[in-house]
Amino acid sequence: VKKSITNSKPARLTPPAVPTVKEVAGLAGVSTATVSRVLTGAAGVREELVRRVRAAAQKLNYRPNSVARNLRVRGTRTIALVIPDIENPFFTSIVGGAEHVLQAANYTLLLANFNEDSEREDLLLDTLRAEGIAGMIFAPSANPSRLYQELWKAKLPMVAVSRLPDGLSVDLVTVENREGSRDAVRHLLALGHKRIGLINGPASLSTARERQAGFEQAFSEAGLTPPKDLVLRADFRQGGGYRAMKTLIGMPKRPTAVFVASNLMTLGALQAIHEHELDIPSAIAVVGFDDMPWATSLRPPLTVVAQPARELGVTAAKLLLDRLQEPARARRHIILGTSLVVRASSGSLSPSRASSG
Amino acid sequence: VKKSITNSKPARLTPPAVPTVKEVAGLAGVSTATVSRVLTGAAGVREELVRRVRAAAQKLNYRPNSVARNLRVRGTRTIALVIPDIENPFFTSIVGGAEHVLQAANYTLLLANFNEDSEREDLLLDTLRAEGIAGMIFAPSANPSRLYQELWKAKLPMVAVSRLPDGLSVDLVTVENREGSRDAVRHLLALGHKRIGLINGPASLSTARERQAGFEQAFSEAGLTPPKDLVLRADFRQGGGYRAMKTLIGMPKRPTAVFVASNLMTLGALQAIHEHELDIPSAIAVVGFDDMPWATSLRPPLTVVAQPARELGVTAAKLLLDRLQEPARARRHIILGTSLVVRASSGSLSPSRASSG
DNA sequence: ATGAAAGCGCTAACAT
DNA sequence: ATGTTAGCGCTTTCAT
Repeated sequence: VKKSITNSKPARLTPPAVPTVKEVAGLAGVSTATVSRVLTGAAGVREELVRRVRAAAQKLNYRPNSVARNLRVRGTRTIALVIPDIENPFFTSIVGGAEHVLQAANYTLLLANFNEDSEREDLLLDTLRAEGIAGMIFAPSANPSRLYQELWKAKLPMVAVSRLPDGLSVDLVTVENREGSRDAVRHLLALGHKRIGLINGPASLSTARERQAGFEQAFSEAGLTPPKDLVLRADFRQGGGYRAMKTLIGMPKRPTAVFVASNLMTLGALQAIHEHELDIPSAIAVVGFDDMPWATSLRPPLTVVAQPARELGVTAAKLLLDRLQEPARARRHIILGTSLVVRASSGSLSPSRASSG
Repeated sequence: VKKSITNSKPARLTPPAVPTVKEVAGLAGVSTATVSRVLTGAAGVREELVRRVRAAAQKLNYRPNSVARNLRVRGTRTIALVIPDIENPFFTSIVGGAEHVLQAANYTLLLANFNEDSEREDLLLDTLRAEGIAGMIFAPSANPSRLYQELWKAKLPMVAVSRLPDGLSVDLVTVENREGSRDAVRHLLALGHKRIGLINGPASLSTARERQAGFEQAFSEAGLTPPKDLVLRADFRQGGGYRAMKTLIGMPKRPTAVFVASNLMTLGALQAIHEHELDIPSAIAVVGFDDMPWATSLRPPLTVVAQPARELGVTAAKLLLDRLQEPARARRHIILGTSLVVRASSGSLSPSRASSG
């Protein structure tokens, strides 16, 4: 398409201008105020006018400009959801759950992913602040940006999810990390394992600290000393789990079982185990954290501590909705349960040899 | 279907008093126009005033209100990314890639997930239209909403990703679905398989049609007739793959190999195979589509047609950025390559019994 | 080079 | 019950 500049007016070079309240009002023969009243559902407009306005809006295919509206009413219906890693299915499950609730309440979800990078997290929060969001759900990084503090002081309704935000008394939803881990290790101890490894995330994350506490608790309860030398830290990602597992395998007295405290790290650990052609569970028993779609597709199927990821998102969204409605209400911390899902990788139910216990 | 125009009240009517240009201007002793000039980086402001404005802004911790700005300049820096399923890692990889490029270009990404639900897709697009987005990247549903048409007619810059949008001549980035599938089936044929099953997605999706074409092409090239009876359709989800695999396994003359044309369906298929305690690859060889984090954690590791998901997002974002800058430029369709990644599940490299072909 | 003033499209006070 | 009008906070002519 060639665009030439001439003096003659082109038939229609100007794209169809988007209709505004003014045009709708004109067509309906009413004032813009009445149009606004009808469209926002305000009471007290004559039936006849309501009909005319509706018809005019329909005819013009009119949609209110929400930017203008937001400016006027000084507020948006946008909720930001700040997550550390969009490529981690655990977090997308949270997103899915939150989205479900928020959409039903007619909020728009603005997803902000900082990729476990504190610098990006800072930038993101800065943008969010300018964007005029109505509220925020967030899973903070290990070193949470001080901007959370600022937003909180500015009275932005916010709820933290999954991870405890250091020094921020906001609404909160987490899971029973300690209990879940304790159950996993109890299970392994009950199967006769003594040398149990732990592949955990960074201690700066509350989830990692709690899972470690559970690990240790199970040993203590059994009258045993937790094997400090078998506790490894990685970065909650696949590569970290892989390397940690390699280290565990290379030990002179290698553990007979391992508890891997996150979904992606478990994938890495399995890869390392397969590379060394170690049989699961006879050479090494494995329990993971977080029940993922692939858990039952693995061979053997993976024993895991299941956490209700989607429910975490749903609950966070509900907490936020409540706070939005009643800003002064008391703060709440909701803790969702975890459950040990025993499959074959821990050795109790080897499907190929269904020997009775 | 009746469509009523939304009329919800904004969540926050009284935001905490936040500084405005006026206050900055007052503190700096200049006009609001000058403040705006300095902050938007317009040329021709005395060095001295620039300093004063900057200092005042800093002191007040001022951030321009982007809602007001967007209204004034009649445009936003928000790009919508519309995807069918946020819990599918393939799509989140696309998101990750697009996000990377868009953030660098100082755009905000608005993620819209319609959960493979056409009705939700409609609603989403309607909202997006009111939101005044600058552009859109989308992977349409099987029956793409007619609202795409409308947005396109309204000259919204948009690029489709992964799936061909029916009857919409927008910029486009896809992968070599046919070639990839052909290579996968060629590989299985070369290994001596004759009865090869195909578990595919719905024919309404271009990706599924192309993958089927590749499947058939490989047979034709080998002088064979494609086994129509072994071609099953599911919904691209895990449950669909599971059920389809069950059907395949239950056949009187069960296939000796199966090509599963999507990531989640492959997970389902594997689950069915494990339940029947069939050995991979000796009882049934498996090739999947899309290289996922778990592929190397499976036992045996999964042979797949790898597609560059992240790159798909990156490319889509670049296409959009280009079009944003030059709306009249020629339309482009970029096709990214796929590659067959041979691992043990197809039988060529069984790690436990490295028998020669 | 800077300021005054006019809106962007909408809703809410205030009139009538 | 409806219309008139005044901004929301910002950018951008248009003057000077």
